[in-house]
Amino acid sequence: MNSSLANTLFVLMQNYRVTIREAINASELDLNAMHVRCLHIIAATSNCTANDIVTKTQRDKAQIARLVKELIALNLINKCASEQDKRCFILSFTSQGTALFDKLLNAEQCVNEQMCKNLNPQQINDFLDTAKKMIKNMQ
Amino acid sequence: MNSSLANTLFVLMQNYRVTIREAINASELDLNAMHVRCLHIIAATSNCTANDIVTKTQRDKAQIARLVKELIALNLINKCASEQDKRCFILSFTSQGTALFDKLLNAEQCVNEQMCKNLNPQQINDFLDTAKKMIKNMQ
DNA sequence: CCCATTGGTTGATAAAATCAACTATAGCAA
DNA sequence: TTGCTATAGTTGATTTTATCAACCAATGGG
Repeated sequence: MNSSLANTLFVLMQNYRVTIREAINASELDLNAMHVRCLHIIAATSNCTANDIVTKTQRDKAQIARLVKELIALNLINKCASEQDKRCFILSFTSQGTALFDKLLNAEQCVNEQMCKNLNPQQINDFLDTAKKMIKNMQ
Repeated sequence: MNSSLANTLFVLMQNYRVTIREAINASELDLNAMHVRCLHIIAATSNCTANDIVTKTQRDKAQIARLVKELIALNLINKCASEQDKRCFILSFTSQGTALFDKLLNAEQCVNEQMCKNLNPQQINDFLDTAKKMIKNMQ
């Protein structure tokens, strides 16, 4: 039973990736999972900078720089120089970006519901709780 | 809180990947996560074929073919033609492979313990249970 | 003012994943 | 049997992701 946990995690992630990708494709958005994470972070972070995304995702800053570039090219977000610190650029949604993010939330909502059907709130909470403890344990 | 579940999954996986990689590197094995999954599947499947790995991991068969090739090159596994079906090759551990797999199980055991410290068996079971239900929901 | 640190960009490269084409065998059915 | 379709596996080409290293500009403390 040693590997059961690891394996379950892998399978769950794989399935999630596939399902969310289908959902996203279905809603004709041309984004991948990392784009999506970036959008979420931008949405949730006031005065979000590229570096915020780096620290929250723990990915290489080069990768993030490129993702941000793509999101800008897709006209989903803007970056504008920070007043306080001229090294920073603040990332924010364009109106297109906002519209798309709404669609995205919708698609995710669907996947979430699918994934959590026949689970009760208690179970989901416990699950999240345990997952978070595991994350903490590995930091 | 729509994205909390997805995000938690991502972070958990990311941390797991990093931690297991460190553990594996630490035990001087030169393998990545997919190699490891392959080894587990080979260990757990009697008369394991490449195709078994494909169906269990849901990855592209080209990817698996190459992973298998690498494991053979590393002298960890053998393939020998199946008697019943000449299209198939049966994958099995070499003695080196067995030795390494033992080390691997050990390394994983450590990560597992780290990940699960301060969680009781009940919580871990519930977690696995819920994860499996989620997987089922997405199939 | 100097220098170490931080935020960000870029080029190069490596690693992982995907697609398509192809070979050989299997197995079914006319 | 022959012919057709499906399956197992391999390979080449390409794309996508991820990582490393070098770099620039701005910051902030001594």
